[in-house]
Amino acid sequence: MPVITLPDGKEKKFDSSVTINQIASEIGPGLAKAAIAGKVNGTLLDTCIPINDDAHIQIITSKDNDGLEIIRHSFAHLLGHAVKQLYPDAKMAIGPVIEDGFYYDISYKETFTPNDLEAIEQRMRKLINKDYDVQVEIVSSEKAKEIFRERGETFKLDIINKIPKDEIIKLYKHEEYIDMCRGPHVPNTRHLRSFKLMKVSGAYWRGDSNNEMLQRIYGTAWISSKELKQYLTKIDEAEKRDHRKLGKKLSLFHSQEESPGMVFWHPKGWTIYRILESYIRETISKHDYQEVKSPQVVDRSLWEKSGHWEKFKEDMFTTTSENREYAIKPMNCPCHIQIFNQGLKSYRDLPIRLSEFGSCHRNEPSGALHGLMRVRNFVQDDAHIFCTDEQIQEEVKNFIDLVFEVYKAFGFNSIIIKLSTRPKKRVGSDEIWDKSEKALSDALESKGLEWSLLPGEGAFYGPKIEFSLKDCLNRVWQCGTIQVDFSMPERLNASYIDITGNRKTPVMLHRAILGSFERFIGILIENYAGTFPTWLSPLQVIVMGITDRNNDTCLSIKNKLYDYGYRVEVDLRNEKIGFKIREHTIQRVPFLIIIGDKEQENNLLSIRTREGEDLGKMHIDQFKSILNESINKKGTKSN
RNA sequence: GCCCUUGUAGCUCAGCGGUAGAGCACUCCCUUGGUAAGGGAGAGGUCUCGGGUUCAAGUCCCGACGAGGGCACCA
Repeated sequence: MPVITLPDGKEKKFDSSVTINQIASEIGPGLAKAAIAGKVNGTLLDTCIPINDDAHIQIITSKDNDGLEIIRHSFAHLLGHAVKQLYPDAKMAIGPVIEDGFYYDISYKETFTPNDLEAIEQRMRKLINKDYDVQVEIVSSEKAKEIFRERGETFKLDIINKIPKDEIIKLYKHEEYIDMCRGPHVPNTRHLRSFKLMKVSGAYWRGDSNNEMLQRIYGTAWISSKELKQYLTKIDEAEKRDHRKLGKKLSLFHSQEESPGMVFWHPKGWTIYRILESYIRETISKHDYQEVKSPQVVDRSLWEKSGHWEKFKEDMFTTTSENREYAIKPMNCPCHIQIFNQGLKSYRDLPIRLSEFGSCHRNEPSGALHGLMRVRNFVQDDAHIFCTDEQIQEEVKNFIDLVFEVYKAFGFNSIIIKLSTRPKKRVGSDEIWDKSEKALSDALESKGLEWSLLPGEGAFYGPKIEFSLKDCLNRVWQCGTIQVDFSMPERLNASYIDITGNRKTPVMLHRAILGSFERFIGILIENYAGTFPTWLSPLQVIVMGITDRNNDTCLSIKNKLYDYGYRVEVDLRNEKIGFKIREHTIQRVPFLIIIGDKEQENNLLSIRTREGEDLGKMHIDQFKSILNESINKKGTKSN
């Protein structure tokens, strides 16, 4: 005699066990039709499974987030149904939900081509249109094994073997196709409508590179065709913003075969880089950092002492000379400790904050390289803070302020913060972990920030905070980090004299705001879609003449603006003004100055923006103030 | 590193067994034109590299290297 309580508090009594489907029907036929699953005392359940006891329930439809997840999950099964009809020998591995859709890992003797994808998608649509019911069956693990053994589904057997023996197993039957899942799933394929298969790629079984490589078919799925369309539009938009394409179009940088994973910066790209670097230099200098520069090539022995050699020797570039082996530095921290170690330090000297824009090389696996986002040679806005245990919290608080200040300058206001705590394999006593984790979380709390915990995700040498920003397409990029390290200073013999006159090992905080300049510029290119705010624009002003009678005036205006410190060029080519405007607009130059006879006579400038707005004629001083305003607001809003 | 795809003029791409193509960019000439492409002519390619098949190879096969999409990795 279950009593069912609905979300609005209403209670319904039933004589015997009841299903979500029946409850929904009682409420209304529309709801029964829309019901995808139920939430029973907070747990998702299929619509057809009987509920025997009193429960709080909620009917899940496609309007709920859970509903969309279930739909996506069921799409994976539907994909399985179609694949097995078309390729009976295929073996199905796993088919989970991911952001925006789903995938299925499949083992098959031949590789799936785009034509195969097309065929599978067609078959899926055909199956959807049958509006068939999805049947759920609960079986013992023995029974499930029998069924999958019969069907040659070796991966499913492998999965069952990893599940505790006494646990029951749910089978979902899509007509003749059987899949296994915790569920729930949609009760009928009519709930599956808007989807698209996106791509095939390789993926290791169980994510282990020692295992067989399977074929992974990715799909995206939404509750309506409108949302599907929006998603596909967003992907197109992201593609248009691809920093590699824009980098070429705007002539910012390139890379070539002879130097894979390394960047050839062109004048315009390097201008942006230099602006970023000097901005960071200036900003952190105000926060009492001291800049240093350490060697590029350092003897193997130092990397052995720091522990990096053992763990990362394959990933370092090395070089030899006169029987000595060197590593090209993959990071700056061991070198910074060498600088710290010069001369005896007192507790009165701490904290010491050493920053470096040090060029680092890491021999990343070839498959990992990606434009500016993942390179083999990069420069971090790196710094190491040497301090006492007691100073950690204060340093972290200051760093948080710094991070927010910097991100704001680029217009990034949505920051995601995560605290990663002690992993299983670690160094240092529990006491010191307690202390530093608390220092980090207290710092976050005292700032009144929202943050989430990633238990066990810290580095082996200490806990860390990671700062991710959201770009204008809502994509998340992890950039900033501050990490507590109580291992390396000891390994490399760093010490200071404490108040009692004894030697103590300082704590070292590794921290970066942008991460690497390369990657951050990549992010900026995509975020701004190449339209850099004026303070970052490689070229801020272009002066264009209408006829060559105006050339001298153009040059003198250009020289004036140059002397004022703006980045300005002149375009005196024998082209019509429309042509020049078009070119410089496409090149995203913020301000276009047009000089014809009228301007020349009246000593005025005609100003047009890259957005196509005509600011009219004005004196150079008035233009200066417009330009200054645009520059000073940095990235808070473009132009 | 692994799987798939891919590599043709400076750029974007077509050509897919029979003497290398287009648009834009570039050079020269005409044009001096007022807010997103004025006109004409010309130059430009050992078709990534190395093997093989064939009378004949950008075109088919094998390998190397690079790039793209995933996976794995990311101090």
